[in-house]
Amino acid sequence: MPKNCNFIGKLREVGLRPTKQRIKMCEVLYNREKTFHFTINDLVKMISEKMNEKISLATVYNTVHAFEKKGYLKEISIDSHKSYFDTNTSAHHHFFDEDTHELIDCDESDIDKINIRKNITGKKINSVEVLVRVAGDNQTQK
Amino acid sequence: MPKNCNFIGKLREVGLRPTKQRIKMCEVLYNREKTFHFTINDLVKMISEKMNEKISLATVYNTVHAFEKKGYLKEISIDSHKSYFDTNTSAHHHFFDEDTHELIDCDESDIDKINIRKNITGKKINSVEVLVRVAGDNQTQK
DNA sequence: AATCTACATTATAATAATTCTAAACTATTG
DNA sequence: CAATAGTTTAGAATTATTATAATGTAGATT
Ligand SMILES: [Mn+2]
Ligand SMILES: [Mn+2]
Ligand SMILES: [Zn+2]
Ligand SMILES: [Zn+2]
Repeated sequence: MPKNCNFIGKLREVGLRPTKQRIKMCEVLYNREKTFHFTINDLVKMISEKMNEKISLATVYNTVHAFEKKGYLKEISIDSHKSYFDTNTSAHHHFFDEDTHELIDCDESDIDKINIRKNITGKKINSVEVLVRVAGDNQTQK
Repeated sequence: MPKNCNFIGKLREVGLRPTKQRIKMCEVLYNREKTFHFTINDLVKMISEKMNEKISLATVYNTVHAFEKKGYLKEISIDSHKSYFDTNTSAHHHFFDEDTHELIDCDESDIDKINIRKNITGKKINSVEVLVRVAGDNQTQK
């Protein structure tokens, strides 16, 4: 979703009612220069900082998953102990900083196109994603 | 760990006491032709099937993480809702079947070497892993 | 072989993340 | 505006995992 777009329209487009809470969440998620990565907890914090009214935790979960299902958010698996979401829903690779637990997007140009030779009968490829784990030279390397 | 190896020795090598439970878990995990992928739940089931005595759930968690820390198991993140472990601890890529929720190992030859152009200051690359999600042509594609 | 002791195991309780429930509320439609 | 279907909410329930503290045991010491 582009910045400052018509959130009400975008929600209607995919059959979601443009409720107060959903519009607020759109603003928090998409009204910014760059896409970003977050956990549900991050998001709850961000919402309560930017708002006077609160959105209940259950609604945040529901809405994040509703947005995910409609293709407005993407879930990223890195750490089995944490769920990350990404407002950048296009296919892209990631660096994961094991010191700070931060996700960093790769550009097109950062990693050459992956060439897959194997083919699994009856199955088609839905996505190909690379995760590059990095850490400081001195630090633990897990 | 190779099949039918000296588990007691292997445990001692890394400073783990060769207790009854750990030896049993080694047998369940490593006495087989091929490496495999499992969840804690799978493993608990496998153990109780192959045994008369039970190993408590807490011990299974503790031991899996102890083995992971010592490099005898690897944790794989695919699905934020499930933790998978791998008895193949070498660097390798995976296919993930979204229909059956099965992990499939890639051979060296299945995916060309990944060339990473970006470099993050002060950080070094710990691992580079590719996950290819596949699903049946007809099925849901997430 | 009996005893010792550090470490491991265990059952259980605790915590954390997420989902369910069912009642109250609200956006849309007519 | 009233009817309706969809949505929000607090709190309970569920699930996965970790912490705790009493008990057990491997390996060392006598
Ligand atoms: Mn999800
Ligand atoms: Mn782990
Ligand atoms: Zn991203
Ligand atoms: Zn594997």
